Amino acid sequence: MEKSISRKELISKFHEKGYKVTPQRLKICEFVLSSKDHPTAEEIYHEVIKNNPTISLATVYKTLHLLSDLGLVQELNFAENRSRFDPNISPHINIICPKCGKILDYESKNIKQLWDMIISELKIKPSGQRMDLYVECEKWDKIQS
Amino acid sequence: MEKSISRKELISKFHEKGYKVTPQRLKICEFVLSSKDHPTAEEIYHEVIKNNPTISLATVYKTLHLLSDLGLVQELNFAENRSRFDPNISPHINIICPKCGKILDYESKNIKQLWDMIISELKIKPSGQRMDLYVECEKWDKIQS
DNA sequence: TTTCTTGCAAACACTTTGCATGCGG
DNA sequence: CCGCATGCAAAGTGTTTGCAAGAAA
Repeated sequence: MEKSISRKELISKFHEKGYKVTPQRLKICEFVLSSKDHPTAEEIYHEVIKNNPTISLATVYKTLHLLSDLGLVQELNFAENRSRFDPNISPHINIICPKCGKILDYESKNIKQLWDMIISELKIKPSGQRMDLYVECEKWDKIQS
Repeated sequence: MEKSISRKELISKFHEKGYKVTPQRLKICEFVLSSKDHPTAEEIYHEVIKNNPTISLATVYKTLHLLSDLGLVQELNFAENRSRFDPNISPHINIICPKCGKILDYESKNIKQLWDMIISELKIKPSGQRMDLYVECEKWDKIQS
């Protein structure tokens, strides 16, 4: 839905915060930020190691925290007890299957508008947000996305 | 906000699902279901063991999953990577401090309205929901609750 | 009496950390 | 050349599991 950040922008974000630009970081960021999914650290690791056999899981974790710190991904935790990383940081709904754990991003004008209304009701601008809905994935085809 | 379930109702819910009624389960449920907080398993354990020195952490975990299964609590996972258990299962917002992790429940008419809109838009009634807003707790006093 | 539950300790899974080596600026 | 980043393995943390003993139905 939203264009992911360019490499140039990413690098200048790194510089702003005094982070060094390394090939490992670039590879990991590139993969996560362009993901349409909500990958786990392990999944990211297995993906990036294919073309970069020298990347370690520890570096993946460190880079993900860095991206979190930069506000470029959101760390989402579910009952499965491991973190997933979502590059979609705009207000949206995660539709989650309570049986298999699959996640679908859902966006809608109406919901966004009402959500904004709630936020203005609070008189504070939050630094982030999260909305989850539990719907069995067998019923997902009824949803018009 | 909402009255918590009575002991009698709890016991009949147990019977419905074929779960046995034990003193450990009753103590744990009683504490969790009347909690105004979002306690972790450990916190629940330390609380119930005060009056019931024979309860184990494993039983706390098993009972919490049982309550989850009965739909009486919601398991909430945050970046801290441990589960919290929320007896408030009606649609509400968890206002979370990104610094200290404190959580405040927030309910409002608009939220109920948002909920109704989501259902009509999706054409499906979700089995559960979760809404989080990240707001530093220093600003919480501006929220009218 | 049968079946489920308990408590313990060990096993697990994910994440973080300490440290020597290596690389970016 | 300085200081941060990397990779490895070990440590850490929260949660789950296997099993013998015990309690509920």
